[in-house]
Amino acid sequence: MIDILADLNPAQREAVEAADGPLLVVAGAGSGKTRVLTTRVAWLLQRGEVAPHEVLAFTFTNRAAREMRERVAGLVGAPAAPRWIGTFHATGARLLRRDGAAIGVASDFTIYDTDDSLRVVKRALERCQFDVQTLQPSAARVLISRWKNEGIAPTEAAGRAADPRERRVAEVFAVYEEELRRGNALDFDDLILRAVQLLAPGTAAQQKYARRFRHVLVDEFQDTNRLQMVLVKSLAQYHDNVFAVGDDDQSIYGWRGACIENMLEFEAAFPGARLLRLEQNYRSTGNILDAANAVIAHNRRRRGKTLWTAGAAGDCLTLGRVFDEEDEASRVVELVREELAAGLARGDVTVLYRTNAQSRALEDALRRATLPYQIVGGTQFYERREVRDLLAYLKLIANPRDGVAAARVLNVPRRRLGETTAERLRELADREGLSVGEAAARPGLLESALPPATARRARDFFDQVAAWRAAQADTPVPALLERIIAETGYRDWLAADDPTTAQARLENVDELVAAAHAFDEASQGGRLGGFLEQTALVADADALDDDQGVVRLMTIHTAKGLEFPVVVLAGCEEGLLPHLNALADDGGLEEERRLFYVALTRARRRVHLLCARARRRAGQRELADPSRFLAEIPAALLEPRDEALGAPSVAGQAWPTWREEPRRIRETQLAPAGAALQPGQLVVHPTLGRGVVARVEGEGDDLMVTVDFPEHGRKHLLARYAHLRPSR
DNA sequence: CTGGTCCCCGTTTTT
DNA sequence: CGGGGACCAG
Repeated sequence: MIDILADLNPAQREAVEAADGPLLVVAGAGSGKTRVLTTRVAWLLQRGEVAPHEVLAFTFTNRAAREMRERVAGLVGAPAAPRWIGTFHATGARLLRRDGAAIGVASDFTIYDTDDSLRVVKRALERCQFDVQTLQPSAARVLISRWKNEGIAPTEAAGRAADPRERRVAEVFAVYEEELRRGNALDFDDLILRAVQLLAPGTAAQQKYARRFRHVLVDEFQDTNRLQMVLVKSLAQYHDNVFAVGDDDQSIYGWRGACIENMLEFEAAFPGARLLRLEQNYRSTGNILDAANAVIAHNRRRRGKTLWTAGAAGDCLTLGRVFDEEDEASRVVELVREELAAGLARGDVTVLYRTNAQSRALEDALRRATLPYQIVGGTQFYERREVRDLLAYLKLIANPRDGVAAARVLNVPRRRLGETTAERLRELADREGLSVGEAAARPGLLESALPPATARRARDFFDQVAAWRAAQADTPVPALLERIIAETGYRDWLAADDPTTAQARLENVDELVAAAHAFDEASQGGRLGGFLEQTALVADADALDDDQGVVRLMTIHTAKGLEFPVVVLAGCEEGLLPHLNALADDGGLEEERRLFYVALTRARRRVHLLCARARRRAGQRELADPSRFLAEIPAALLEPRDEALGAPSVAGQAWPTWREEPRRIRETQLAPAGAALQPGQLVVHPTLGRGVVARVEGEGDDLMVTVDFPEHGRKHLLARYAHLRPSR
């Protein structure tokens, strides 16, 4: 038997060997959190007092679940590894498939993702006859989701509504729930909410599972929400063995309902709970840690801890100020080349950013430089139209009541069953209190509601689906998928529909077929339901290529839990990081700061920070100030050092001068938004050309400049938008 | 019912 | 700049 405790430090060891009872491990970034968690599981099993099926572990992503499963298997052997390791959503789905009948959830329910759910909201809005213009479907969906996460039922929602708009959403909520029920579907929130209902105190299911799971472990505890906490409590009700690991400084999912109080008030939730801290960091250099510590110290709502390392201080963090996002992208290419020259591999460099939209400029530059790269996450594979179409066919086969799937493929490929027909079918179904699929299955019903020729086409469609359904039991998933593609002529349709995108879309179809084959092999002939479950709950971030050969690009959110030798953090600007939309409340700012902290602490050896003076947003070029977080990094840790950042400069003040020799900046340098502008000054405007400043009025954002252009006459320009540069 | 055009929208992060 | 929806003509 291997000594699983051999390489642990005292704090880690204490956590692993902790006695029964609730325990919160506050584990800083890079402190060996995953290691502690996996070793704890192995230790429990190795002592022989706990059987594999008595252990339940929650992770944040499927990737983390897989990793944990593999690592535990490595320690105790595959047969002895627990099977109940998964995300909250996957575990909720699993519990509901098994025992959902007790609360009226059929075992073959469909999972609606955010997009499906939005379609149902739109439909509900229509049924309530609310104007989509005044009540945005997406806003309604967010509110409904929030209510569900607070455990508020549709009947209670009206009472909770803060204004008339919310009262209308409450009405939509009720219809939405009815649509889900009729479609035999659960949305993401339901996977937790219904599991909580299933395991309510005193129920048979709670007796069963809370007794069985003698140990409940939770990873990334700082990002659990209220409902997930309730689920954990239900499951731990009997044995009271909750082993939670998290880092309040890395809580970055508040917008999704993550409740940092779960962590800050752990002892109140679990009386008698113990608390342990892991503060020794094994990942990053001293300088990176010092920078991260200094930044995060500005947050108020935290438990407080300080990471340290026994390792070397390492290199300074670098800061590059660039002209715009294109310049930034070229600088990223240069940085990659420099790292390659320093002996690192392409796969050692990861570029992080705040928003997915930032990836475009970076991709363009990397492609031009012929540097292979991979986007992790982003527009996800399973969100592509063609993939969703084909999955909708499979979903409709697995669950005839799935209304979203039926609506999606009714006329894809085109079979002359357009919106009018779809609407008639929905009306018919509503009248009968059935789903569209059920209504179509009733003899003669289609024919009663549609013109004869249309009814015939609709009948053909539903017959075709029924035939696939009949074949499903003894057709492997990949064969079924191929059959659908062939019999619908899907590939031809794709090619004809839009030749410019055909190739990429066909490749996606192939990739989906490949995924079906992979599933078939991995599950040894698994059922359709299993494949759909996987596609519904597996995110692209889970499919992080272990291929070390390419530069990787991802959002900071996606990077959570990962580590890389070199991190390039792009877009360190006010308005972007911290993001403008997050600044409304100060909790938002703290979460943005945690994002910055997460980004820094992903790096093992080096961090390169980039910030642009101007950035295109919604097609408009806008000036940007350096992120305030940059100024929170001690200057001694930054290279170059004389780039005094101070407080973000206000438009109208001089831009700081930079030692760094700008490459394109010199030619295209923005006018110091005002400072250098004075009557008589020669300036150049991007489109108006050369001119002479006649007058300067106002200040800050309102700084107005009057310029005489020889060819265009006198113009009044707002300095912050005019992009004037001084001319010699 | 389809295919085209136009316009408007908004662009944070994801299980 | 980009996609998605609304609107209109065949």
